[in-house]
Amino acid sequence: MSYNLKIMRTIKALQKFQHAIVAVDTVIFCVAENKLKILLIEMKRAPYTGKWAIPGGLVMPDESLEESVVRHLKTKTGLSGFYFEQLHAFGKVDRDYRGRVVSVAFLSLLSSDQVNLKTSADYADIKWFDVNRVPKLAYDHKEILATALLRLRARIGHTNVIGGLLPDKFTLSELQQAYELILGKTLDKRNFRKKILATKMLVETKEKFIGSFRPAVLYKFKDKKIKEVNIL
Amino acid sequence: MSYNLKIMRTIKALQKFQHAIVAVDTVIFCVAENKLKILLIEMKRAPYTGKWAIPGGLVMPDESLEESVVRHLKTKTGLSGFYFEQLHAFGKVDRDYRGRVVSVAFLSLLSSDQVNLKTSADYADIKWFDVNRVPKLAYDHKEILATALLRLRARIGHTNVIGGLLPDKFTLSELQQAYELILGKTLDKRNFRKKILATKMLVETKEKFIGSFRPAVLYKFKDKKIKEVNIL
DNA sequence: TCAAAAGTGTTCGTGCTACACCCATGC
DNA sequence: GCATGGGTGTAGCACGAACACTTTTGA
Repeated sequence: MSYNLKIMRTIKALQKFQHAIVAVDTVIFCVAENKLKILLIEMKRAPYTGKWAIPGGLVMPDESLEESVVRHLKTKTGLSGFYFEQLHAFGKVDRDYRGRVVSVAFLSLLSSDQVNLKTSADYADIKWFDVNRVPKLAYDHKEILATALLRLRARIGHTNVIGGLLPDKFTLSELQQAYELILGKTLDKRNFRKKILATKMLVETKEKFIGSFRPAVLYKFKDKKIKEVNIL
Repeated sequence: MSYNLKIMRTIKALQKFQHAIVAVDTVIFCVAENKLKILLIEMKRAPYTGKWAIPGGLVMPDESLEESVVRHLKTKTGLSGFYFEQLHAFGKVDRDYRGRVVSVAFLSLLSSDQVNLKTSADYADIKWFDVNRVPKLAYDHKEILATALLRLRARIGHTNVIGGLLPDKFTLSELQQAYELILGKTLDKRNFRKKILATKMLVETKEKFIGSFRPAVLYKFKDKKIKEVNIL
């Protein structure tokens, strides 16, 4: 596979034309094992061999930014059908050693039941990391991750995006745990339940989650569409 | 001047390399004559002759996105020293007839005492338009403007960005008027003053604005830096 | 019967909304 | 002295924060 080589040749060629080209990168969050996690890939080719990075790639002329996100994630991670939204464009001159690439970063939320990673020949490895324990990242991906975390924290207070992190049906305790992991602080159970139910975003199902202890009512989101709601 | 011709040739050449290139566009708002206004330029060259557009241009490989914004606005409008922040990247495939260009849009606020427009040989005209009466716009600039307006409305409720729209010293009535123009609704004078003063963003100066009627206390922003504050 | 998580209300303080009149000045 | 915008306070209500015990189940 000479995909990376091809990219490097392309970028070199572009230098002649004196213009920046576009890539997309997607910060993918997931809640699992009581942790907020992010998906990273380990790169194979020089000059980034062994470095971890947020998955992404160059944008082709016949695809929109969103189509490019879908294509890269499908081919590099095997994932599809997830929610994502645009985060920010990163355009420092030296952010990629190989040439002038402006990256439009996206923020994506995945429920743990959607996780079904495929490995790719182009990458050494692909893994979930606790957001509090990420390895050294390539390019300016540390900055992108920091921006994504800030955005995520702000968004869950004003929209129903958090639905993307949960399975179809979930208990209020699971939902509260997701909020607590993202916000990095504990919330009062009674106040949380009052506020969440007051938003009318959720509907009670007839089912219950049967664990070792008292069964919990399962809820689902009334509407999968992302909308503005005052929550916290 | 063969600048546009050069761009078209560049874009054509880039098609061969199968990658998208980057531009920046800046939506510049200003309050004047009791209206919220936006700066537009009238284009000269085909295929957009006579169309109005948001000012911007391609990003060079040796400049960051922000540096590119500054350069384009300096050369195209003569403006400098203003506040701006990133808005959104627009990347539909057909947004520019000439080729595949992804535009990173910025939002800028200008105080009327900063306005000192220069005309440029590359453009037919440059003018301020009432945001409620903009002409047909080129590219996808109608969508960019709509996004900028939504963002502006959201931002003035949570940050002190509105300072960018006002002169150094201003009366509370001027500030309230700016809010009303942006939000498109009237606000209660007593409640507005209470809330604004409660944020501690402003400091009273010793000066007064002397008009035909009762003099008004002039205020200024305590801090020019943009920060998060709950306002409305 | 014990361990573990589910579920439930009230009090208090803060902040938002609605609303009307007097003040200082120039003409 | 009058026209014009500048400037001020209060009462009622809704919402957020703090806080502890009972219930249900499996082992």
